[in-house]
Amino acid sequence: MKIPRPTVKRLGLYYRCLSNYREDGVDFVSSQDIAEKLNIKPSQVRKDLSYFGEFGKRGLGYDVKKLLNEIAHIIGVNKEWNVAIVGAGNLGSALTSYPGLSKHKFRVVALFDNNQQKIGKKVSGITVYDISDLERTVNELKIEIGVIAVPEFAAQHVAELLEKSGIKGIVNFAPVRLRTNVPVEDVDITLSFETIAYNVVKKSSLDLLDTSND
Amino acid sequence: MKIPRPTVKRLGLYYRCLSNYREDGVDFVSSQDIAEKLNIKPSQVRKDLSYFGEFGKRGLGYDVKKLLNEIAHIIGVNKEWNVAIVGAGNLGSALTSYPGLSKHKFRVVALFDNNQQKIGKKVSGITVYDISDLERTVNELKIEIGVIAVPEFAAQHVAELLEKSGIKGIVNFAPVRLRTNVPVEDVDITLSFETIAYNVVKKSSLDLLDTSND
DNA sequence: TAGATTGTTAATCGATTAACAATC
DNA sequence: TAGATTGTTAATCGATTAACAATC
Repeated sequence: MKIPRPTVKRLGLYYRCLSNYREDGVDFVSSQDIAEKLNIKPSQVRKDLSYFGEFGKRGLGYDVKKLLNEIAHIIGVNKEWNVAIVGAGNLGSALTSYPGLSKHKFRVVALFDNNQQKIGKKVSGITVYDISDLERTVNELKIEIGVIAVPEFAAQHVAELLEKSGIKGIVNFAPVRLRTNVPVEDVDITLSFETIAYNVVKKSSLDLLDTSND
Repeated sequence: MKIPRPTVKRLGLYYRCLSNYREDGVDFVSSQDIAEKLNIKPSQVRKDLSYFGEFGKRGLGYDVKKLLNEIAHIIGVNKEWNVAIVGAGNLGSALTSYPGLSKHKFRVVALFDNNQQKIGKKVSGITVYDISDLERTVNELKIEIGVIAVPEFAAQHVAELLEKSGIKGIVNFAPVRLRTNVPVEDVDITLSFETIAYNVVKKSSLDLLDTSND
């Protein structure tokens, strides 16, 4: 079955939401509960889950631990993922010690760079390898996810190196649309700033109109 | 008129695409040209632009510089934006020197933290202020955009401080849905990793099916 | 059983795309 | 003028939501 893209994105949100419930010691939640936390409709939650199975109990809701486990399986965070970051600059270094990753089964096990000054050094306990060792290291350390944290002009080239090395998926922080045969997820920081700028401008022009109230 | 959310996101992509064309010395482009670079349909490009005006010449296409200027006005990057980053940890520090921001009219002018060890120090030339000085500094430095780069548990609190200080928009890197009255744009790094994990798992199960070819 | 909440269908809403007259 | 490409309409596609029978 074809799963809508927005549904996939929300799966991660459900996972996080349920993790919070579990930490709070909550045993059962309704689609209503989840929806309120996430600012969406309860029927959205039920529909999304229904693509993958029947996880709830009518009249009762969802068993938090059970559903958490189901979703972990669906999005693949029931196992650990080994991650390589290409680009040991500020962003790459920050990601290496980013708590949100280690907390959620993503282990950064290698950094890569082409700067001889950096190669062999450690960043937050992780070795910086020469980019030319990519293929060998990816195999040795069983790395499945690659992160692109290099400047724009190098991104496509790095993507191709990653693909050749046998990586299975890419998280791309460079502001370019990559051409690859492996799945890519873009984290477009500049675009987010531009979007917020647009919304700020729009809001202030609306606020001006508001006072005239027509 | 109500502009579709996806259109707003693409505006930033058009802006970037046209910047590249300008750098390459290209004077005119068609919706076809833009669409190819971005992997979308030409009619999508024309429809998106049509929400804001008639910027093209029939039979010729779009004047790169002129359209670039129009889009800059629409998304608000015709002027400089002063940005404050809350949280002088690894991520906050990395963003301070992120070239993608300074390049696109976003100037990080202040960092905030509550760690006395960090306050008063400089990170990439930017002073770290005490979070209790937020309101005063936002006014003095005319800061309009706030960035949340603090741990999850502190994010909602910081969002409220930012709002109270008079900030106009927030870019949020913490994995929480914020409740505010100002526009928020989420950059959800963990969610991107979860999405790529899902896609990798899905792809490898499809690949398995592929060989049997039924 | 009565009350609650699921899973699913069908209706609605919104975004994408094809098609084409307008026009450079 | 002939060729090309826009701006816009209408058709299509896809995602969200309301509604409700099923059932815990």
